[in-house]
Amino acid sequence: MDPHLLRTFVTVARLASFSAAARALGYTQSAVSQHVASLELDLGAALLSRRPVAPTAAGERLLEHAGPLLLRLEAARADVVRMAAAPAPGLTLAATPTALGPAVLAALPPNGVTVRVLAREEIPAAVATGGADLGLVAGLAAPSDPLRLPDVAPLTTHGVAEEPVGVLLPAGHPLAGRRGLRLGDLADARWLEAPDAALPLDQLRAANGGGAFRPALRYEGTDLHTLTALAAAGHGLTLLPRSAVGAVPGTVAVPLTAPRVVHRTELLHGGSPGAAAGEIVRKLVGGA
Amino acid sequence: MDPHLLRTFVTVARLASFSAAARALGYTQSAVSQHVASLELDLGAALLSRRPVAPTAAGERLLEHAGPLLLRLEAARADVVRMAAAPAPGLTLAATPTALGPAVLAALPPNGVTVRVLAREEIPAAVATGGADLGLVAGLAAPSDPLRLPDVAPLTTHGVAEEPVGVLLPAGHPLAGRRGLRLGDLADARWLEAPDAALPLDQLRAANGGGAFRPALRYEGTDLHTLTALAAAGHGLTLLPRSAVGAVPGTVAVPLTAPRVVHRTELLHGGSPGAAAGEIVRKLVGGA
DNA sequence: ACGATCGATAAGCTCTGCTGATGGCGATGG
DNA sequence: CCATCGCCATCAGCAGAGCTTATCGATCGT
Repeated sequence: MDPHLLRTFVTVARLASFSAAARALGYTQSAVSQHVASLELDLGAALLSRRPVAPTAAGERLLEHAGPLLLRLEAARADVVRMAAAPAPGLTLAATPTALGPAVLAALPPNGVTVRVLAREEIPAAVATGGADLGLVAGLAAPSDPLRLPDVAPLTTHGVAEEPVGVLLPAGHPLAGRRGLRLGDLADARWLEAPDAALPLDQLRAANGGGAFRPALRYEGTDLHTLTALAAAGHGLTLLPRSAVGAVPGTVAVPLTAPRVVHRTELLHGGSPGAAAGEIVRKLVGGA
Repeated sequence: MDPHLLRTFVTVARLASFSAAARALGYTQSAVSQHVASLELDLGAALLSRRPVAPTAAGERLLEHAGPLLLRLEAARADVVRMAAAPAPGLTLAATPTALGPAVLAALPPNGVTVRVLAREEIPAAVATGGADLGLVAGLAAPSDPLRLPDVAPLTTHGVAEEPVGVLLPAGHPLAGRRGLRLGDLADARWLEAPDAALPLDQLRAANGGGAFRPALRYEGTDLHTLTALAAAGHGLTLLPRSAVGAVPGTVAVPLTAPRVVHRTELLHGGSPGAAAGEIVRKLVGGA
């Protein structure tokens, strides 16, 4: 189970071709063929069906393992190398769009910071591999409960903010006049599916304990402004933290009253944040 | 970052000796020395201080990564190999002691089952590496909340049982007459620290939001009978599911009224449970 | 002060793991 | 229906990775 073999295996599976994988990895086709053969011999099972090239059941299973495994390996490597190398000058922060609330923005130093907006699942990977010094992930959770994050490496997490959530409705919506809304009442409404910008709909289903939450329009960007514009235009509802739905023209934000969930933001960092990163951690987390 | 090198590195660090690690791994001392040197060259940092042999800061960090990494690798390997190999006849179940509640016991087939009681953290590893077909982990959680388990591999979890928890008190205890108890009122009592048999005390601290929960006696076994005997003898309190504290002579079980937590049992299994395992999963999980 | 032990280093050998060439097989097109 | 092309498997050959044996300097205990 040499990681090299694993890497060529996943490349072959992804490209569905031995030759293409060889080109991509800088090997000859022969070497790739031997890699896969050696893996199959080692595991005692066929991993790929040839002609056309497609993973077998065992191969599919190995693929599920291989991704996280290689990611963790890279993370471990990057983490240790980073300790030894000279600390890079700037400070990079990876965050989901709604994680950049007022509390976070106030804690940032005046200069030298790079902010990188990424999809939810990419944040732990970025922090673990050193692509970012700090990560900020937002999600829906019961009050004071931690978020569930994939653990690619031993990272430290701290809750930094909890905000009530509101439903963003176009101004003319029948429910726009309400004082509060229950999530269950909205299960059959049309929703915006914006997994990288807002909260993914399956988090809503989980919080509500089921429900349809039909996606009416899928938005794959990370831009909140576009998302609110889509909501204003009536393409669907979306759930956002209160601080983000303050004054969006053409919309009304109605607080969510049930279930009792909050928009929780968590800060994550590796074992030894640099000086600048440590400063921010202290500011955001407080005395903890 | 060859896993072999990683393995020798952790062995050297564990044994604090190059020569001893060489003996343990079946290499010569020279080979071990070269392994470590090659790792250090690759990562560009000293990992071990020699004479005496102890990990450096970077080495400590690498050690944190190495354990889960090697475990995951072994899990991946075992998982794929298992798919190909002939299914073993029996069925092995790994469980924490309190996870074997009445609901679980009723679902077991009459014969061919091996039950193995393990510490909490070992269960996911056992299931992932094929040491067990199914795992049962019990822990404290808010009602209907999932437990937090370490993810060594892509495993599937299902909640199978939730029970109220009770505090086990010796018969003569001042609080033994109460109808219910609040966890906060017991923070300063003497507790049994039995991480492998009952719930670890830090879970109590987490559930209570702090508190001392001083360990008076530490019990490292997994035997519930011994644990209840210790509790009866007044060596400390312990928290157990109601079904486990029914009629322990010399003790009184008082329900816990606050915070609202339950003793939750979760079933976990790999991607493709065998026929017998699948049967149990269906019985325990129901229609889900 | 001396012997024992430990880790680093050098030299040599073996076998892994790569390349380049060739062959079988299936798909495509005239 | 056959020629051609592209794909993957296999073979032979070679460079180097990786192990062992041998030896040295340093450290510790007696």
